[in-house]
Amino acid sequence: MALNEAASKPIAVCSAVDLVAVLAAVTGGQPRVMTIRDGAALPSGPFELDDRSLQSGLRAWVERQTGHPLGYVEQLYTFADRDRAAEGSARRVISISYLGLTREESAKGAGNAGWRNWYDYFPWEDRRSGPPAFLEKAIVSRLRGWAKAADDAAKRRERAERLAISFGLDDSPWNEELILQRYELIYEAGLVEEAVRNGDRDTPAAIPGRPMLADHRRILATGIARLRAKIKYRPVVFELMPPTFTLLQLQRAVEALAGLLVHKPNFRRLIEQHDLVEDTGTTASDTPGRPAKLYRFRRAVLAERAVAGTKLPLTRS
Amino acid sequence: MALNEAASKPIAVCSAVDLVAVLAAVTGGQPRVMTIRDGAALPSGPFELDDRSLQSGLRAWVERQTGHPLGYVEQLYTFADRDRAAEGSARRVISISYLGLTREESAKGAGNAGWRNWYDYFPWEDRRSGPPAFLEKAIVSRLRGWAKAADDAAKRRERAERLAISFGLDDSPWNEELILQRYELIYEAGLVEEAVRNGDRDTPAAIPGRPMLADHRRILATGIARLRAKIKYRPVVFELMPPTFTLLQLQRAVEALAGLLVHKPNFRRLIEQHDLVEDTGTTASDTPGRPAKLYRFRRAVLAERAVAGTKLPLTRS
DNA sequence: TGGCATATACTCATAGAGAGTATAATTATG
DNA sequence: CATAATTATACTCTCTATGAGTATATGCCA
Repeated sequence: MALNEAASKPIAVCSAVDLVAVLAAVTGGQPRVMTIRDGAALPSGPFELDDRSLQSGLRAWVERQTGHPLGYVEQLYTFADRDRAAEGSARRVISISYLGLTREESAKGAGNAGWRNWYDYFPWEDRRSGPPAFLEKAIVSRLRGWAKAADDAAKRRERAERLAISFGLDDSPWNEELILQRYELIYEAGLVEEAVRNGDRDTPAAIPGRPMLADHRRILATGIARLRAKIKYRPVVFELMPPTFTLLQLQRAVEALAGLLVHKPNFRRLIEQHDLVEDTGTTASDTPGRPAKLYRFRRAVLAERAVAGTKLPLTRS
Repeated sequence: MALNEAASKPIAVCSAVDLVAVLAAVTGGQPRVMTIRDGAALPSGPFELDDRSLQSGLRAWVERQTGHPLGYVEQLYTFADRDRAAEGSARRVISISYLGLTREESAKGAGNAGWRNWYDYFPWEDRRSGPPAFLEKAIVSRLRGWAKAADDAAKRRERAERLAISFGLDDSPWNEELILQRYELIYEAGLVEEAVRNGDRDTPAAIPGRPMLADHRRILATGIARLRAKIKYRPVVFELMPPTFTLLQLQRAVEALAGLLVHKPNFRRLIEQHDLVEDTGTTASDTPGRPAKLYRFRRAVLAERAVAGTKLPLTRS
């Protein structure tokens, strides 16, 4: 790495650049992600020089694939660590990843492309019916062992602390946004197949959760983390909803993304007091129980409230 | 862009990859950014294949340059739009940008590298003494003209709305985080030298604010925006502070970053009730007025509160 | 000694979030 | 047909955080 002032024009060092998409949807109260290769990889491909921009190319591709406009795209992260490169490749690949939100509906999933429940890859992240039964035995206890196995005391303490914070042990609360930290911990401890295949150690029994090729599962974790954070301060859930929906459907979508249950009365109050939706006048008929009003997203809020608000105690005038 | 499932190993399409750093500090109540080429560019250089990771290389480089550990590094964005490429180059360059926080102190700024007040590049972003005098005449009125000059009515409305939101006109409040949107607007309107040089139109008098080479000013705006957002929910200001400081110095640093004044009593209450600092027992002597207590950052908060909190109305148990 | 400048400590009102309860309108079931 | 089950919707109560402003302490300097 140079970063020196002499060379402003980059020397012709050349890297392969790969685009990777985390494409999310919610269907039937379950979070879904678009995959290829029978669920073993995220959609990806080489970055070609004739695209106008990274985003526009991704958008076009997704719209072709799903037959549906891609409501929201944002760049996630650019990965280039050599120690996480695709299996055995000497060459370094730079992966620029994107998060896209859409609806599953008309998914024409050509070939073996298709939507998967993303908790297939991270079963421990779904706590809608409480912490999964296998969590303590299959994951936490083994991570505790890994933490204790560190060389020196300082490292042991550090690992134990990371473990407690990531998984909400001791007094820490569970924080659904820390999905990437949890995955990294499990990876470092050598408990996922990806780490094993990369030769970090002999094969211990991998923990529950489907692996992916290369570092795609890490990229997926990054995307889920971003989405879980974003639903809290930006009205992005609506990109995943059908044109009209009931408040319970909306709540179920949020719960699917967060992997947690929310308090119904307070959730409704939140939605209403922020004026995020408007009544359509119709009611849903095919649901059990009392029929619910159908709402639609008030798209005007996107313009009105360009971004959340301040947390700084500003002065007037 | 392919993203197709057949090609998972990227074809050997090759791009030049460039690293760019937005390195920030606060000195004497002013926000500073590390530059090279007499302030015309951000530190940058080709990405070399032997770095262990992008971040580690950046970190090493900065520590060599400033003689100071780099407290905080995060990836900003990866730029690759062809229409913003370096002047006249046919070749596409991918720029991976990073935000780093440090202290200016022992800046050994070799050669013509050095720290600059970042408001040299964005004078309209400093509102600590109110909106700058030139804002209305040199910027806003010209942007209004640009908005009115659009082809069709829809586009005119859209431009007027973007203008109002970005610059806090009409009823919108000023939002200091929208620095990138403001720069993009000015750029699109052809009012910055960078846009002029790229040949968008004949040279109108550029507005106040120093230009930079290529798209470095855009990258700087991205960095400032990220920092302005982050100080609100993460204790990152402290990376910019000396080991001990008074609460007023801390406040001045926040104000320098945000370009806005904060309410002193409430600011202190915020810091105290979040337990962000601890008393050192000493007081500052060289300041005017009543001597203030010196505090230090309670680094433990980094571990305790890994991340802010929830905005979702969760259910118990 | 009397400003002047800063530090530090309170007060008061209000908005928002957490938690829980009560009632209404359907369909399914015995 | 009555009743249970299920979902919808409307309130209540409490507490904390935030916005805004005021009052008092402690130094230096002319």
